[in-house]
Amino acid sequence: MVSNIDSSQLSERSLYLFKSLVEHFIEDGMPVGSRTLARDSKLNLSPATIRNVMADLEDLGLLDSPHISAGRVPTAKGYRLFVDSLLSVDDLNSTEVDKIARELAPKDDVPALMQRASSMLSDITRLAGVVMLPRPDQSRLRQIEFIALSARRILVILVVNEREVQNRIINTARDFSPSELRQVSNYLNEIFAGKELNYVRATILDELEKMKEQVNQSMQAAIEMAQTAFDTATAAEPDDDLLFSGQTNLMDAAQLADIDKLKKLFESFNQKRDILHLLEQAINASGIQIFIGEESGYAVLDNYSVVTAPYEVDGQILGVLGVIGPTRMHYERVIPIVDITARMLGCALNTKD
Amino acid sequence: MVSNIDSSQLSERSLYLFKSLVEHFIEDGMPVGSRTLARDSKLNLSPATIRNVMADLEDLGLLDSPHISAGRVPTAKGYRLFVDSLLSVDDLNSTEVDKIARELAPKDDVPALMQRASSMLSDITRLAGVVMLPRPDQSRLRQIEFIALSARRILVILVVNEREVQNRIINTARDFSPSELRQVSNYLNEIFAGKELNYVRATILDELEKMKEQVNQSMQAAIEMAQTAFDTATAAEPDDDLLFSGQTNLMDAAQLADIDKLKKLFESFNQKRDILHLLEQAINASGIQIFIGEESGYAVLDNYSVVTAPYEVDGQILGVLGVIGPTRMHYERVIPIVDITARMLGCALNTKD
DNA sequence: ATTTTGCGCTCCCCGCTGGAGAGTGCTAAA
DNA sequence: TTTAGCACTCTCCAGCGGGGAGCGCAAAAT
Repeated sequence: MVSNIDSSQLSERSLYLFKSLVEHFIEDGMPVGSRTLARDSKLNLSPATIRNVMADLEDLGLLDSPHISAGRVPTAKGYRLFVDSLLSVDDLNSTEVDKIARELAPKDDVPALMQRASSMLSDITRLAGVVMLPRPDQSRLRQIEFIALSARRILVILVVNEREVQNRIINTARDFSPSELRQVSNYLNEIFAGKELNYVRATILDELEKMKEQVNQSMQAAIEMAQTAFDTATAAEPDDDLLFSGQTNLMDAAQLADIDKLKKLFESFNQKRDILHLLEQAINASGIQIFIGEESGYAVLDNYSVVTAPYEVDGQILGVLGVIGPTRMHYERVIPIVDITARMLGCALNTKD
Repeated sequence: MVSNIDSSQLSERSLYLFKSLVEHFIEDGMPVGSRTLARDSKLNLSPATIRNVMADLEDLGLLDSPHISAGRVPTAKGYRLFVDSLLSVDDLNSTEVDKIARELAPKDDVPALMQRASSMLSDITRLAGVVMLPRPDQSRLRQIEFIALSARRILVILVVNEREVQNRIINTARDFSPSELRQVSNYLNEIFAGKELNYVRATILDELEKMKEQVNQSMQAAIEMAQTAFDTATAAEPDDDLLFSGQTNLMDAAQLADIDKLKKLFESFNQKRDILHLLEQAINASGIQIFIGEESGYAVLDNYSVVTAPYEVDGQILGVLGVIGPTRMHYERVIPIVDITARMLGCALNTKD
């Protein structure tokens, strides 16, 4: 990345004008000219003076003009300065806070809660919302159970993290009696309850080896069954970890030229890969994270910004949520909304009973 | 609906020309003029003659002209005639059949199978695919189990229709011992296994009344618990019954004017309501069903057509799948694809073990 | 030294024009 | 019944010109 601009490198006046320009552009999306800025800013300066300032700002890479006689537009670098040093964040409308709080009241269904969080984000911001589900490798096994469906088909149930349930059906090589199943599940629960899923998957082989020595021959098959059960059950569902909503909000301002970019963006939502990578970056840096336009490194996100915040329970980061919209978004509104939604989601997940 | 045209009402020549016109328009999306048609059709007719025919077809409401000197375009009524009487359906490319067969090989996870079917449809047709999941009221309960998570939280597991699993967590008023839970589930399995979920929900109250008389007092609370369990578990998840995919395919040809319509269409995909109603109509009429443009009765589907087919197991219709695209789609290709996908999905669901 | 004024210049946008092309409907002839 | 001829309509595009917004630069003003 090219060197970013520090606000101390610029005169107060330049910063003030730059801020007005960005705000103005965010408001109505048209390149802002010196005349407009002269009229709107409280400083009593002539357009010519402002032109000089703008020329300097353009030299610094903060502004750009679509063509020679067309006002200025902030660059990604410009937005970066704006967001980092000039932004005054809104206080949230209490109606909105209430709405979030109400929607994210703890209910018993974690996936639904996540879905609501995502819809919430997109509804309030009128942009696209995204929620990254808790990483499975941070999940702790709480309980494992087997249910015989028929002769050789067994339903495996994994309860993780208080409220989440996963099931898989596996086909087995031979029949198992209910008591055998109970024996296996008891044993697994005893040694693995409370452990992280990843740890379980990693060490289950060793543990099962030990077990084999202790038990009779007929159990050996059962043990192997349990192993495959666990393997398939913890093989992370790789495409079920991002929840989007409100994508259509992004179609509002789209012009014919944008539509192809928008299509690519939607496709990357479907494939999830790029967005997932981006959110994984965000998960480590705690606190609000803002990716502006091309600086995210993903071509599809050109002209789009992503505002994220991790959500946590007991200081433990579980995942990330955020909002995706045009670089020209109302950051001062979006940021606090993302922030508070993340915190409320954390609370909702925290409530134990 | 205005009276449809029967192919017998028209001369063979008119039909032939009409068919060429529609095919031509489907191919390149431009209004078709008399000259083009004269050149392309095998009949050696002058443009003037063809103009006369076209004027007649326009009077019948089969064609329309965007403006006075701009060739003709099929109306919804025109597509209807085309699809019903003139269409010669393609034989499917065997590579494609193979692909469908491979992707829809029976696996153990029903929701994933459905998802693949939907992706399949959109991939091959390059349009949007949709699959309606089996209606819960046609599901039969196979097995019900309870697992105690903690003192007052119980995980309810419902196995329905061979492979599907639903779980709910409920909070109870008092503690239950594992043996109590086992007793309740044994009883429920005994009387309800194999019954339709709807029937179960409807009669569970009566049955539980009877049960109360037979068992001791401490079980009564357990019974009530079971009842709420079943109530919440069978309360159909109303927004989890349609699977879309490939929506972005619809953005390909979209022009500036279309984009607003497209946004509305996408929104109706998200709300699911309208599409759901439409597919519910399709579920009764067995066989391929085609809704063309405005004739579906839903404003959002103006200029879009929906091609559906029900999928069934043992002659029992489980659900519907289909494709959504512009009225100007390659019906001769789409129809057999939808048809065969529905049949293969039926097969995949049929395989019991 | 900074700010302003003045001026020439660039570029977009909009409306107008005019010609080419595609297509139509109508009428009269084949 | 079909075709040829013809006048007409409408779109599309390119070219032109004026108005407007905006810029940069240089000289004047503060």
